Order: sequence, then structure tokens, then C-alpha cells
Amino acid sequence: MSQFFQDVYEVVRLVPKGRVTSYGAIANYLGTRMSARMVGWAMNASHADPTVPAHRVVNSKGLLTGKMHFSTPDRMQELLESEGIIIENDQVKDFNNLLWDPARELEL
DNA sequence: GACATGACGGCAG
DNA sequence: CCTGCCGCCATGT
Repeated sequence: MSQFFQDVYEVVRLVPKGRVTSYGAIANYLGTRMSARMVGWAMNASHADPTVPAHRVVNSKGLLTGKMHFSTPDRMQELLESEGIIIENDQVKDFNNLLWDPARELEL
């Protein structure tokens, strides 16, 4: 496993329950900045690591773009709603307020 | 080795 | 508000 994966997983695991983060936020925090694709790629491999709350990772608009990669397409929404997050039309409601940006939250 | 693709993001039109 | 294009880096054909 590359250090990149471990880093991504670690950051995702730090996301508090009931909060979400975005690929771009993680990419920015890791330094890959604009290469959010790599974060998505890393998440694709997160299947091997169940300790990674991948459902808390959405795209910059709060859309559950990766829900299709879970056991069932509705699994992601289920998990999020069970944490108190409201999903509306495959999108995190009040996303801007729930967003947990490591580059911002961890810097305080 | 070239070309297409992807859990993305930002900017231009 | 919606579309299209480019950048990014690894993977599959």
C-alpha cells in the first residue's frame, strides 16, 4: 500500500460522525491539490479497508456520486442518514455546514 | 507506447 | 443554471 492510500484513509477516518468531507478537500490537504481524481481512485481501493467511512466522502457539491460502489446503491445514503445527515435527491442537505475540511478543521 | 476512462474540480462560455 | 473543456495521475485495453 502506498503512503498516499494510508494518508487518505487516515484523514477519512478522522471525519467526525455526522459530518462529511469532499474529494477536493482531502486532495488539497494531502497536497495533491487539484488531483481529486487520485482521491477517488484511493477510495475505490478502500473496499479492502472496512474501517474507512467512505460514505462520508462526497464530491464538492455534496453529491453522493460514489454510492454505486457500495454493496447497494442505497447503502451510502442509509449510513449517512443513520448518522443524522439528511440526503435529498442524492445530495447532502446543508452540505456547506456539514463539510469537514481537514485543511481547515485541523489547522485550528 | 498511445488512447480512453474515472468515487473530481475549476473555469469559461 | 447547464455544458463543455482542461488538468490531474494511475489503470486497463
